[in-house]
Amino acid sequence: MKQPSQKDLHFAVLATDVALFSVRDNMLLVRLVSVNRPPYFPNTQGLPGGLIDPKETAEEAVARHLETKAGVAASTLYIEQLYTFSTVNRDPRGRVVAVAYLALVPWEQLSAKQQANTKDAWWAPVSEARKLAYDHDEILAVALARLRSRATYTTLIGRLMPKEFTLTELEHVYESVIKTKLDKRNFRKKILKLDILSELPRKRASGPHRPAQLYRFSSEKVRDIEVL
Amino acid sequence: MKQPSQKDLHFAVLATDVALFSVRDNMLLVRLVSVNRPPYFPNTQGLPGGLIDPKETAEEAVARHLETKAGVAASTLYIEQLYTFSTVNRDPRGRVVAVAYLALVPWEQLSAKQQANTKDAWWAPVSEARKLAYDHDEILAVALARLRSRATYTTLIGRLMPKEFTLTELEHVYESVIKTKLDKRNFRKKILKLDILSELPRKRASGPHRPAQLYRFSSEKVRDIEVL
DNA sequence: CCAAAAGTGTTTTTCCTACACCCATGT
DNA sequence: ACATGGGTGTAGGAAAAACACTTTTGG
Repeated sequence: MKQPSQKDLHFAVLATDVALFSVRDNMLLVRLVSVNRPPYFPNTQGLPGGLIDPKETAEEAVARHLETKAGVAASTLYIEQLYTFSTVNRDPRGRVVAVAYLALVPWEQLSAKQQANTKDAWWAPVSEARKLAYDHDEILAVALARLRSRATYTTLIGRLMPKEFTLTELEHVYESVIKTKLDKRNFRKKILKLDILSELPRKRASGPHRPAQLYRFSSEKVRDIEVL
Repeated sequence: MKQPSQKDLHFAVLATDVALFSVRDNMLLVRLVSVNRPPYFPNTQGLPGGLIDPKETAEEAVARHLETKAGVAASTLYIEQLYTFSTVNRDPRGRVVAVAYLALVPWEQLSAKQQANTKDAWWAPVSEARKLAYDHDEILAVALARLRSRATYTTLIGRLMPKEFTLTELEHVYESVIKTKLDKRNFRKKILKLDILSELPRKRASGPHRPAQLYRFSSEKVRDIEVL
């Protein structure tokens, strides 16, 4: 581990960490990577991330590290800045300030390879993502709080949905994000009144029951409109 | 201007900038400081700020710079992180990443010296704070948007109020922050129902009219409760 | 014909909005 | 007595919450 030189006095190592979420089978998942940095963090797990280069913005660094470490193409993602963590000893090896990001991706938009779990990167239910390296437990907690909060007053949830979905599927994703059971009739009335969905000219049959009407979000934009 | 060395490859200069607001005479004010950095920013103005030292958090740096450059004691302030600005060329002299903060202080809690305007630091109505150095116009715009947004669904406004105030004063501060005229009767009903104020056992007489009941915020904490 | 999820309406209660006059005081 | 800001109530409309049965399909 290197000693700080005089030159470093006003410099710090700048990094990004990303809480990347997706939803599969009504379960909220977060992308984790293996971390093996003895002696402090041998053989453990953490959020994907890495250093910010001098010639790139924090956003560009996030995209780069997601592609190389988490195996996810940034172009399909929604990314927003979360919080900057600057506690002096958050990395025991030296001063590292992390600009953390919240990212979302629809499960169906991931390739089979991206959906798969390897020993280097995998999807974990958020309820099981604990004991992370560095201060990643805290970063994840902040990311979850932000996701849950913004899901209630923006159209952020749209970035977790596939292109086409049923109202029941949308309701389930809401329920898994905000951890609350919703009333089917009231949910449908509210979400349709918001005028953010478009009815598609087809239905999906998926079992021994009535086929469900398909919808899509009218806009890709995340709007700040009261929901729920 | 210095050339980047190999050593700097993963390092950046880290700084903080602060949008510090207060309210005087129902006018929202922001603290500005003089900036004189030729050739890019000769004889202009900007938000207070400065570098983050390797041994301090961003929050500690904010407090330090507010005291030395803006002449305001950090202990009386409310400070929350706003956003991190990492555009590569936001400072033409070199790579500087800024962790920006939003800060609030009740006007009455400032000393006469802190209230005073000098050539180095002064209070300006937000409507007149334009043409700032660096990307401080953008930082100020983000800070104002955040302040206005959070004022509507948190008790943030409490950090702009003196210890004791009348409901009319509180209403005026709301109006100056969100730039909207409110209905006196509805405002009083709503704010009292929220149960965040405590009625004090005294009134304030201030002219040829009925004295006004004094209140205080029951808690110093900024809570996330629907208001307005 | 049975099981399973899709889809639909009404009533009750709560909250929001609009709006105008009397009260207590200082001069 | 008058001018000034402090203080109060109600009615109508909109939105939220609670709640159960019918429809369409596959097997």
